[in-house]
Amino acid sequence: MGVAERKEREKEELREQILTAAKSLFLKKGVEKTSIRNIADLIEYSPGSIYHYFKDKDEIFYALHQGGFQQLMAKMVVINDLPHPLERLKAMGSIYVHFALENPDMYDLMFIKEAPLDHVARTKALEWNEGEATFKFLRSTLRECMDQGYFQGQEEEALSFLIWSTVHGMVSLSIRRRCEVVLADRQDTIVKDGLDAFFNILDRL
Amino acid sequence: MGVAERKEREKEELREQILTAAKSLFLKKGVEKTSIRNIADLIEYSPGSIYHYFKDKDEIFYALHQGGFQQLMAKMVVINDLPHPLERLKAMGSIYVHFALENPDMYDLMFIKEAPLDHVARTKALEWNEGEATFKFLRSTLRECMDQGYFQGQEEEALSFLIWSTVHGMVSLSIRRRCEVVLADRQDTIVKDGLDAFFNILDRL
DNA sequence: AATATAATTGAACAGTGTTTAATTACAAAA
DNA sequence: TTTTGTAATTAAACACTGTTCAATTATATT
Repeated sequence: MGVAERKEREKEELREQILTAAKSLFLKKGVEKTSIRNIADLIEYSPGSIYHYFKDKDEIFYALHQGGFQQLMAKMVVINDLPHPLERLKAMGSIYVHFALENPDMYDLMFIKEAPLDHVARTKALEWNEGEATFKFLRSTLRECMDQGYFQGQEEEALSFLIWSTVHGMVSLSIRRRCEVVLADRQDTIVKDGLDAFFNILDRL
Repeated sequence: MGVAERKEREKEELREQILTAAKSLFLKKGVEKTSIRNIADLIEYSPGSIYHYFKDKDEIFYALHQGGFQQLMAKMVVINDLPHPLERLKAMGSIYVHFALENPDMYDLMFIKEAPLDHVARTKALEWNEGEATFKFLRSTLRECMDQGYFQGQEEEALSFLIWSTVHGMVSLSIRRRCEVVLADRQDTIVKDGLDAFFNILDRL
């Protein structure tokens, strides 16, 4: 009687195969330049098959995008060892920046590209749990800092957004290559230096 | 004998027509979803014609992208009226953010999309004069602030990058719609509030 | 062995960017 | 005015894209 279960398992396996193939192609050639036919060729199925597992190309994109947040969150948990909330906040920033620079294509998928949130918008905007969880984690850490007297006269939500924006700004300018011309001589250190300057400012507040 | 000049003028006019049509379509439908055939239809020429004026779609994109910087710089010059350098710095931030939110598609072209700098990379990375000029303007303003004793213990270049990243981060998260879910209740004020918090921090340094 | 169901396919549709051979327009020379 | 040469314009073609769908194949149940 376990035949339905086996079929379910096989279906899940092929779904996973599609995602693996799509991921490797997306990260290698970019989302736009990867076609459904490319993915189909790699897993040796016909293009039409893919549409039995995913509604459209965006749904594949979105499924991968979720995995990225799990990766990021997994790296974040180590900060729980740090007793001081401001140290935790800074560690979060470091982890965020390192994740982005080590996985620029995944970061691009998660925070820069427009497709995934068009998908979210279509599915009634209730699905970006991953992004929400990450932001809430930042907010609660900042809350603890403020409870200990840091950042007085500031408002938690706006300041959280500002901090997120700062690290996002640095890595996204770097990933989308706006530093290459403007900061040609220190391309590869500017994000680290910017982050240090940021931590310096946080310490002084 | 002015026939060559007239022909030159007519050629330039058609080039301008293509750019105007492309701009209106890019801003209305997005770059990706605007086809060469769409542009050709709008100016009532054949698709092939366009390739006598522009090497490819990217070259059209890049030509428009240059115009955006001229717009932004034109708005920036008004800050020269402000005598205090820190006020000038903050005014630059406001102008930058307002420009981005009022012309999100143009901002997208200039600072978020990947295409224009791929073009720059191909043309040996020496062409992003526009972006460079804008950044130099920020640096010189920050220099003046530091000369008057602000931001002590910071390094000019890294801090310039950090400031640019902060405003870029806020507007790009907004433009690429990462606030909608995470900050649903104050979507339309969060960038302004974030900017105020930023100015508040700058004042305290 | 026949039937029902689910998975898979290939062909088709309407679109894309780009190239090119052929055509048209038009100023200069005969 | 007619011919010639050149530059602008075009239609057609190429190789692709995402997506749909009728037809086929495979497989489990009766």
